[in-house]
Parts: sequence; C-alpha cells; structure tokens
Amino acid sequence: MFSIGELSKRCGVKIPTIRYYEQMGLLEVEERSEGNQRRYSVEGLNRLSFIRHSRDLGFSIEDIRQLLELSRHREKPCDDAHNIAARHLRSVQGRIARLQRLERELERISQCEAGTVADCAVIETLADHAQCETEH
Amino acid sequence: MFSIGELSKRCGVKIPTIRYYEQMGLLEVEERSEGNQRRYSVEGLNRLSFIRHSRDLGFSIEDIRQLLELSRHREKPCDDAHNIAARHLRSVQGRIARLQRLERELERISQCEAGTVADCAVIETLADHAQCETEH
DNA sequence: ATAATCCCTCTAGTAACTAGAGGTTCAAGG
DNA sequence: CCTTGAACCTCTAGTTACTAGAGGGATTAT
Repeated sequence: MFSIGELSKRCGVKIPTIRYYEQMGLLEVEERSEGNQRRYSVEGLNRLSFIRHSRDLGFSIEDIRQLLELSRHREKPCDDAHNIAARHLRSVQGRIARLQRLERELERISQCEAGTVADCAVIETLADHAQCETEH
Repeated sequence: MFSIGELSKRCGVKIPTIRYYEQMGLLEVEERSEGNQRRYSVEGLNRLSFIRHSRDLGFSIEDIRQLLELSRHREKPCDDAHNIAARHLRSVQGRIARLQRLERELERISQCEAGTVADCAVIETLADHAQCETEH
C-alpha cells in the first residue's frame, strides 16, 4: 500500500493534482488508513501512470475518463479509443498549423530595425492588421 | 461616439470581452451616456483593434498591457517591444516543437490494427510510457 | 406611449490545476 | 510511552481569458 506522497513521487504527479484527479472521478481511493489517509495499491499506481501519461500526450480529462473506461473492457473493440486518438491528433495538427502561422508573422515583425517606438514594426503591425501577410 | 455594441461589431470582439478588457485595465472608457452607457471615440476603437490583434497573435493580457504602454511613448526606444515579441516567438516555437513530438507519437500509436482493447496500441501505450519513442 | 433592442452590474462557470489556511495523523527517535 | 517533525486531511480561493446568465435600466423606432 502506498501513501499519496509515495504515489506522487513514483508517478511524478503532485499531491494536490492526485486529489484533483480523484475529485474528477479518474482515480478512486481504494482504502483509507485508520486516520483517514489515502492508501493505494499497485492498481492505483498503474491507473495514475495511465492518467499522467495521457495528460502528457495532451488528452483532456474527459478524454481520459473515456479511455480509462475503455481500458477496463479488454474484450471490446477498440474503435472508440482510435477515434479519440484520431480526433486528438487532428486537434494537435490544427494547433501546430496555427502556431506556425503565428511564428512566421512574429519572425517577420521582429525583424524591425527601427530605434524608436514611432516606427517600430512590432507596434505598428499590432495596431494594424492589414499589415499582416497571412491570416491568423 | 460608439456604443459598446458598435465597437463590438467593428472589432469583432464580444461585448463581455470588451468589458473584461476594461476590467483588466487595457481599455478605459472615455465617456458615459446620461444613462451610464459606455461611449467610445475612434481612439478606443483603435486601441481595441490593437488589443484584438495582439490577442490573435497570442500575446497575453500582461504582454499587451506593456505593449500598449510602450506604444504611448513614440519617442522612446523600442527594444522592450522587441524583447516581448522575441520572448513570445520563442514560446511559440517551443510549443510547436512540443506539439510536433506529440503528433509523431500520436500518429505512431494510431496505426494500431488490433480489433480489441486487449491488444490495442493506443491503450497499451498510454498505460506504459516505456513504449514511447520520443520524450514528451 | 410603448415595444424591441440595447445596455448596465454582478455573480458564477470553464480547464486543469496550484497555493494556502488551519488542523490531524504517522513514523521514528529517545 | 512520548514527543516531534514530516506528511496528511479538508476546504477555499486563485490562475487565464473569457463566457453565460440573472435581474434590471436606457435608448430608439414606431
């Protein structure tokens, strides 16, 4: 049995975050000590690793809730898991594309050689969208 | 003089968001009608455009506060503006890099051809970080 | 004058945590 | 057995950049 602190160290998840996941219904506590402290088995450890890793990959709490539910039914088809992952992949790709447009725009306006605010491209561009070269 | 609704339409910023920017100290109201409604001049319109555009480019409210302050001093050097933009550019680039690592990982695990959860790569990878090929 | 539309303030909700207050329990050393 | 310090408990509130809604007043067009 692990205390919440041990779980925290082993999974690299802060203690308040573990309690937060519990509140969100992702990680139930199996047992409490006599003094009401949380005690976890290796099951809890694995579950928290799953959550942690999913978060690292950018899945939302809601996605993780579904993925965890899916993972409990090993005999079922895994189309749902694929759909969640695919949707997430598309969203990641969308964010990348958007950020790359921003990057180009920021690089462009950062090249300003002016010395004063009066003719600084950064300030000027911010004040006037028409100066942008790409949509964003 | 524009009402808040007109400002909203012209700048493409929702009314509550305009009031929010006001609360955050980005956009002060110059005048009120007899009945206490906000009235803006063309100055306010320009200022809101600046804010809107900066937000579109992903600058934080705090960044914008500084950029607005800078833009008021047209004779001053614009190094500060450049620093803010450069810092933001770096953060955007960092986010892109991170998202691209995620993208690769998600693409990889999405290629699973399994039919059931029991041997689905998506689920399996989430449960076990060791299966990941890149850091994230 | 009245109806429709607009606007006001204030509170609370979103996502995913993080921080702090104020109090209790645990484990190790004496 | 007792003490002490670290770890734990619950609860509330703060973070970012908004968004939604309640309950009411102002403006404008007919």
